[in-house]
Amino acid sequence: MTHNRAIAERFAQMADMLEIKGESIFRINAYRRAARAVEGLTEDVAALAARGELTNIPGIGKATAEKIVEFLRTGTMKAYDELAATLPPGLTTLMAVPEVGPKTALLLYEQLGITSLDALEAAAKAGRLRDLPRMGPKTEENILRGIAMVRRSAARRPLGVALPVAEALVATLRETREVDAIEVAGSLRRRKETVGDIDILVTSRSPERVMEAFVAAPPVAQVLSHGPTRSSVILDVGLQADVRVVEPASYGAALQYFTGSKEHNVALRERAVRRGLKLNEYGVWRTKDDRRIAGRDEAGVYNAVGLPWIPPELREDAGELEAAEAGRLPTLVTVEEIRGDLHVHTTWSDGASSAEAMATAAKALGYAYLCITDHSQSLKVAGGVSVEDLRAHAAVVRRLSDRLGIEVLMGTECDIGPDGALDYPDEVLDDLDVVIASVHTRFRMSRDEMTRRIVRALETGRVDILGHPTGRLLGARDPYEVDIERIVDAAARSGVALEINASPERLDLKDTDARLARERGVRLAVNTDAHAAAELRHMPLGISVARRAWAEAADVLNTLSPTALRAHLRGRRGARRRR
DNA sequence: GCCGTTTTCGGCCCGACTGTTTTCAGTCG
Repeated sequence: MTHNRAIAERFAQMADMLEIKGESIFRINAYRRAARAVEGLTEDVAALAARGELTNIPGIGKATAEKIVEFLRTGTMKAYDELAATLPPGLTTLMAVPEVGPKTALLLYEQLGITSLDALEAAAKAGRLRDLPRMGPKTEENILRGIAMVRRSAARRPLGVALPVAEALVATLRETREVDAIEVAGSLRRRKETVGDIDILVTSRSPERVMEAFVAAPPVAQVLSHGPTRSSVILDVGLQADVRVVEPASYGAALQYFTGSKEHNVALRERAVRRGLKLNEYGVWRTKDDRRIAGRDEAGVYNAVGLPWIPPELREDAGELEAAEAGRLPTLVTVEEIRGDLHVHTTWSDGASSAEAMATAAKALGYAYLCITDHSQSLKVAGGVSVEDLRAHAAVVRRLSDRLGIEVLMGTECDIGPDGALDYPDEVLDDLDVVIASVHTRFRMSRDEMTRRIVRALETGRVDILGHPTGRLLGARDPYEVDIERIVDAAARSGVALEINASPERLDLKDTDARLARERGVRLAVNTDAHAAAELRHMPLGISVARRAWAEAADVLNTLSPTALRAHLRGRRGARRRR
């Protein structure tokens, strides 16, 4: 997938540059669409190019396909370079500031020679923007605020931070009793791994009351706008939150509209137009007589354009409309279908709760099983367990099952050494129910070395699950360099499940990689990696990722019943012994 | 620049808000 990003980035940049130059909006949108198409691919664009299938990708035509081929062959894109040469470098970065679009960016450059955020900030602070046409003190202030927001790490927050904040806000609003229907919309409803703001949609007979309750809610740090049907605030965690009140007759259409994604909505509206319909946030209308035929509920909106309701997690214009049309939408896995957690830590390594406390908490969640997987011997910083202690713990664990009425399995989160070797002898691993293998050291290997290291571990035949496969920490540590396609293929060959680690800091694998794995027949395991009993509750975050990867229950290892899971694990060990 | 069961030419999603105007351009979602 190495080229996809670079090519998508160039197309997106070209769109911005063409927009500044006042090109046709349709040509600009074509580049934007091409950028998204390449970015959203689940395989390396080079493979598609080699098969001559580039123009099969919706949004890629003759011209963009040629540019892709050129880039793959030469590492450059002449059209991009020539276009960039006609504009001062840095100009497109101004467009990242809210309220600065192509027209304003060009104006800022032509009138004041501004091509960087720093220069823009200096000019705004000096009051030099207000004299430009169509600008005043208000705009200047907004631009300064916008620059601050851009600098605040693009202001996106991990799903695990935003979701509880949004849920608390919804609970607060519900208490006003003026609220009829209320739901979170936006990227949060689609469960994207990070969200830029919180969108909440409400129907109410007294909208003003709802708005007053909203702007006065405890987590509100600053009120940006406060109108009768719409208000925006900044919350103490730095996230923006918007609440909109709509008529009940439009609630479904508004929910659909504000859930997005933008790309999904554009595709859906194009579909509506082809059917002689018009779709907006108020409903679905027949073009010929302007009569509304749907809008009250979301399913009705989709039905009106001839589709079944599409789960929010799939709404990325990544094939879901075609699948819906063909009646092949997946039945997405739900958290209720999860029968147990296969990756948790205890006080035996770096966890905060005992094995018994973890098992008790797992039982309270309704799980049928829990697997204890403390760190292996060489990971001293996390209290790695010696072989001797591991055997003693196993004996304790086996007695827990009978006593607590939940099946407690014994496993390990076994370190993968720099050379790909596992951190316990084979016979020790063979005595465990579940072996998770993970990388915790030496992150900065070359891409090829890291890939071979992990593939080698998978090929030992003693690994059941590859833990947090890319090692990323959301907003804190980038994934290590690794060729995820080769890992997926190795996992497919050796029957290893790839983990979706539900820890709010990780969400690793990410959605698109998990989808790739699933499409190649690799099973996913959704685990919390809980280091305390309360963290077992992170499971829904991991399920969100699985759903965004189009996973059904059958794709997820820990939806298996205890019997089926045991049979699966025994089968793997049996195959090994027969070799 | 892309695309096609109305089309290989002529379309391409749509409305609200803001700040600046004095009727609307620009931006956003």
